[in-house]
Amino acid sequence: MARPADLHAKLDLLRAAEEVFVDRGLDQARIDDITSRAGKSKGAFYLHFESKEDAFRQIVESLLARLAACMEDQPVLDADWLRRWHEKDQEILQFMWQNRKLVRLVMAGGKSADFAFLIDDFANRACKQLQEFFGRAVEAGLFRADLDVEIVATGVSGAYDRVIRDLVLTDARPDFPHIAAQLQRFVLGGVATPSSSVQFGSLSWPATVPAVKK
Amino acid sequence: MARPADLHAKLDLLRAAEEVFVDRGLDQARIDDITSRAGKSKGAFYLHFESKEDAFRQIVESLLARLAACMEDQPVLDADWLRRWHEKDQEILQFMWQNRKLVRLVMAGGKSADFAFLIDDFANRACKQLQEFFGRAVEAGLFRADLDVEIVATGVSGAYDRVIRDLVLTDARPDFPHIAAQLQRFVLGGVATPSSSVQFGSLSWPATVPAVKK
Amino acid sequence: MARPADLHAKLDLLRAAEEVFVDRGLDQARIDDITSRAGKSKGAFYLHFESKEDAFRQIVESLLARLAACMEDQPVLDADWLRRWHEKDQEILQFMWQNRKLVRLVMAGGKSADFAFLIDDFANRACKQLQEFFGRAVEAGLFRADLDVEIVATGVSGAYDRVIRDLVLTDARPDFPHIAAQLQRFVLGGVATPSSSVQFGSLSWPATVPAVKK
Amino acid sequence: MARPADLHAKLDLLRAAEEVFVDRGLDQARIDDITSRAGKSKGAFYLHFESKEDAFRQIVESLLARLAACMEDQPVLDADWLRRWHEKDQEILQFMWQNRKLVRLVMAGGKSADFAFLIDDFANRACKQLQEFFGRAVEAGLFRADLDVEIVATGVSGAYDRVIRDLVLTDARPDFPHIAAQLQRFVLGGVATPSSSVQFGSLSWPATVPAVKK
DNA sequence: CATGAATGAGGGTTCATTCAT
DNA sequence: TATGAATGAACCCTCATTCAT
Repeated sequence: MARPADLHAKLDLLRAAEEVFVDRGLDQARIDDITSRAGKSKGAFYLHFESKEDAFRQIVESLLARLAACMEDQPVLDADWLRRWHEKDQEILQFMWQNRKLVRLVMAGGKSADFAFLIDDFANRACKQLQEFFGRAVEAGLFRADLDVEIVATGVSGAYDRVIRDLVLTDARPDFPHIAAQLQRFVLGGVATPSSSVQFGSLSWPATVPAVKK
Repeated sequence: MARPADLHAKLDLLRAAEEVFVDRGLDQARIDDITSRAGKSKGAFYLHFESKEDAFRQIVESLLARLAACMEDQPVLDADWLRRWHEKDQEILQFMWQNRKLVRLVMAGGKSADFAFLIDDFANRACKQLQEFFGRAVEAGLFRADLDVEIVATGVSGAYDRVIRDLVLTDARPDFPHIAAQLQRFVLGGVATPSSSVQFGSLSWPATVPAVKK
Repeated sequence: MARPADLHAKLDLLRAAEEVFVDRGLDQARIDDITSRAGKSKGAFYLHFESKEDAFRQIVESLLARLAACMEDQPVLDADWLRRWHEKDQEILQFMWQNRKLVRLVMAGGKSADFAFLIDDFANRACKQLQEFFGRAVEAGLFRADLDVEIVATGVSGAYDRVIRDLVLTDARPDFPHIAAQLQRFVLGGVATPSSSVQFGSLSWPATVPAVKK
Repeated sequence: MARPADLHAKLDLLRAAEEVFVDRGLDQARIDDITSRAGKSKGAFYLHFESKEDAFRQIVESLLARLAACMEDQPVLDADWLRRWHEKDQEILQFMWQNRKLVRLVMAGGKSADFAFLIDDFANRACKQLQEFFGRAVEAGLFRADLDVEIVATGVSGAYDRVIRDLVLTDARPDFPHIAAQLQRFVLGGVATPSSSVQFGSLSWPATVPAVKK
């Protein structure tokens, strides 16, 4: 038999590559950094990957695939939808935090020019999914009829995005239920007190606010 | 004494550098690309900039300075605060859109490993400012007392961030007042209909939602 | 003004490249060998050539162009053709010897797999030209009617080829008129004495020679 | 004891190596190409050969040994020499054509810098043998006394060389007796018609042709 | 003997920066 | 000040060879 394949080799290299990519970005990462960190030879790298970009792609696609699996099922607006939304959010936040190094990397688009589309594509798909859901919620009378679904769904996905960006920066386990609840409540009811809300509404706001002219 | 020829050369180079950086990112941008686009020599580039990174820094700092000027004054919670918030938002959206190429670049962290901190720093400062404002609004009884200011302000800044990221992708002039109004109303009152909101509230939601255990 | 182009740079590099290619062949030649021999930097090489292969091509094409110029005019079968053939041969032999290093290189096909076609193509063209000339000489009754022009012209071009291969190996100036005369006489009249020739002919040779069976 | 499995493996590798060397030349041939074509492992290759060059040497030496065996016996100038020459030539042409792939390879010097000497050495030895024979033929009065044996023997070996180079390019079985006869007749009697030959001779040609001065 | 994963030196090429004019 | 040819360090990738099984 041949020298047996080091079954850990590819995993070691992926782990090391992930770290180096996170530290330095795709362009600035050197194969030498990766292989020496993995305790492997340069040749070993090319045994498992076509190129530096290939390694990066494999890492990112793996993350996005797992993430998509986490997010794929369309929410249903049944009686229990709020609770399930809440739980789903917790799951997603938890997944992100557990993969925080990688998520940081991907959220930065690999810190390279050619891979920003990865996160953009993903964010766009997530946003589209949210818009679709918002549309159904408006039709069901659950969400305001005057909602510009495109803008607000974009805003909501941005809110999640930013909170997650913060989340993945800390190594201390965050309070997922609390964060999910705050986000959910914020998205549903906004920041204002109910009385203020009512008041703002009665002012037929913001229709009377004149536009700033260019 | 400023020499006009000089300034013109530097401006040409800055403009060209901005374009190339936007197209290719910091790491992938070549000095040759910049100088040939500017119709200048490579020597000229190094007369005005210490290095490629220096040129990038100057470009970004200039944008952030102008942006900070746009955002610096602390909002006051007087009778007219909603209208002024609305107008300020329109100004910011407009500024971002007018500088959309550059904003795209900076929001991508220069597409390099070493400059992501620029946008992160800026986002953090903006977020801190927002948190501070939210705190005051809670104290004033305008915003809900149960708001976790840190989380929600982060979410709100993320919402703006994402909407702006979308904004700067289009060359067609967006409807700033509409976008600003939608955002403001969303942030203040959320997405749910008032009746739903009340209903959700009466369920003492989401306090009773059990946390997802890891 | 810019630092002025070193007008000798490309020539120095070509000369050095020629030497290194001759010594080591295309594949084994290292850019470092070439540039250090030329007293130039590696970058200088890529200032003048696309790649190692490009430099090789330029060197070879230059030689072949000059050689083709030497051989291009079709010989005319007038009263003086023998003398002009003789003189032309001397010129060609001389040209080859003067460029002996390069000719050695090209005759070895660059000692690489991908450029053998260069010399093959050239040899084929030369051979075709010779066949055409032989055909006319046969029609004019100057050459034997039983000549298989294709085979014999190939043989003749091979004879010249080999003599030239020998020629370019020596640094001592060869006796061109003598060599040209010997070749010409050999080609015209062969090696046998006239009396033998007649004798061979009378034996209706070689028609009666039985073929070796496979 | 020879182990059949072994010998088979080595033969497979030699065959594959021959093919790869023919296709790509020594430098560009990859051990992987050879072993995968042979259906063997890389390790197996190094069980049988010291190095890539060693394999190449073995292949070439085997061919040259067989070829030398074909050419070794000195021709005797007895009454039947012409017929034996003719037959010998047919044998050689046939051998070359049957080993045409390998012959192509060797004639290209392995398409590498370091093995051109192989074919050169062989050609030189063949040429020396021919010169020696020509010398004897001149002494015997069969060949012209004014023959510069060194030059003309070189030319003749070149003629054979080139014809053989053409021969090994075709996969259609050539007409060996015809080719051998054409070559022999050309070498003995040249290309010119007997009448022309006599005429050229009476002009005391080419002694009166003036040399081209450098 | 056979395997083929692992090794790592080697070299072609790029491009930020320098500097002679 | 302006130019752009020249520089050479840096780095990705290849592939001949080794060796653990």
